[in-house]
Amino acid sequence: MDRDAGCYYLGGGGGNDWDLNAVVRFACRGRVLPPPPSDDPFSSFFPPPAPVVEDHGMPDAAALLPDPPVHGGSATVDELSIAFFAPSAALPASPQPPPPLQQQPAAPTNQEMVPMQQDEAVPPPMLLTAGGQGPVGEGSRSKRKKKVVKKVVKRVAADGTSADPWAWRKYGQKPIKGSPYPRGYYRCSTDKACEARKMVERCRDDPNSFILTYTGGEHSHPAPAHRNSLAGTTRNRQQAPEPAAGQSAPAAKAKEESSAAAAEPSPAQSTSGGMSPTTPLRTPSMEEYNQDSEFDEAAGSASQLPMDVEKDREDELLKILEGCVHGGDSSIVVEETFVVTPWVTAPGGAAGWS
DNA sequence: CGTGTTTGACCTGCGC
DNA sequence: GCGCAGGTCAAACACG
Repeated sequence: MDRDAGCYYLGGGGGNDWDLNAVVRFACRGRVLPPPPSDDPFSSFFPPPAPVVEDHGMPDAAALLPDPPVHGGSATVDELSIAFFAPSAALPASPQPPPPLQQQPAAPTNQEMVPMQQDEAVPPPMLLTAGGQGPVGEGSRSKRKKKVVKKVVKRVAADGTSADPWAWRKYGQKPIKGSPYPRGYYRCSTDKACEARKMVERCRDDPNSFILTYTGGEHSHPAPAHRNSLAGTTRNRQQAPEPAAGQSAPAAKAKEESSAAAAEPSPAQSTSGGMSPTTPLRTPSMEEYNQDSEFDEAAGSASQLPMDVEKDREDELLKILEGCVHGGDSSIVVEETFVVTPWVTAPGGAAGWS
C-alpha cells in the first residue's frame, strides 16, 4: 500500500541501511545555530534555506487556501504556503528562487547539498491527515484524532537530514509496508512542550535520499544552542531482546561497527502492529553519518518550490515522485518545497504536490 | 543522573 | 466487523 508514500525522502548517506537516528542526530549534532531568523513559521524546522513542503489538513487548507485547484488552478506553492501560514505568521514569499528542477542525478557528496525531491505522488491519507493517528501536535494518544496536521515534507540527501538545528529524540521506529526501510519517529527533545515532530524515512528507490516529514507545527522555543547531552546517542545495544533475525539491536551495533554490512534490507515485512523487531536494516555507522553531517548547511540550502509551479511541471514532479515511490527513475532530483494539500489528494486527483 | 535509543505493545484510522 | 498498517507509548538500557 504505500500509505506511507506521502513522505519525503532524504538522501541517505551511504549504505542501504540507514540510520534514522544518525540522521536525526546529525541534525542535532553540535549544531549551534542561531534561532531561525526568518518569520517563516517553519523556519523552525529548517535553517533558513531549507523549508520544504508543507502539508496541511484539508480543513485548514480549505479554509486558508484561496484556491484548491492546485493542478489546474492557479494557486502556487507560495500562495498556498502563504495562505496557510498567514494566520500564524507572515510568511514571506519564497525568499529564494528555486533552482531548476531536475538535475543532479544524485551522488550528493557530503558537501553538496542534495537537492530535495519530493516523492510520493499521492500522499497517503494517513500522513496527510493526521500523521497517522498521532496527535501530532495534539494531546495524548487517547486524544488522537485523525485530523488535519500541518506537514512539511522534505526530501534530502543524507546530509540533508541534518539540515535542521533542532534536537530530536527518537520515540519510535516502524517498518513501512512496501518499503525496505523503516521509518523513524522523532520529537523535539529541547522542550517537552514542543510538539514538533519529525519522521525520517529512506527513499525506497533511492537509498541516497531520505524523506523527512515534519509535523506537529512549529517549535515553541528557540533552536537549542547545544544539546544537553549526547548520552545514548551512540549506544550499542547488545542485550536487546533480539528478535528473530538478529536485527534490531544487533543491527545497530553492527552498523556502527561495520558500515559495510550493507545487507540489503529485506523487503519490509508487514508491520503488524508495533515496531517490527525484525526490520532488516542496517544502519550506517555514526562515522559515516558524521562525515555527511557536514552537510547540514548544505541541506539547508534546499530551495523552495518556485511560486509558479505550473501544471506541466506538477506532472513532472508527480512522475518523479512516483518514480521514487514506485520504483521509477529516481535520478531526478528536485530541490524544492512542496505543499501537499488534501484536496489534491482526493480520489481522482492526481497528486498532492503543488 | 540526565538524555537518548531500542523495541514490543497498544491504539486508531482506513479499506474491504 | 475484521484485518492491516501506521503512529505513539513506555520500560529497559546505554552513554556521557
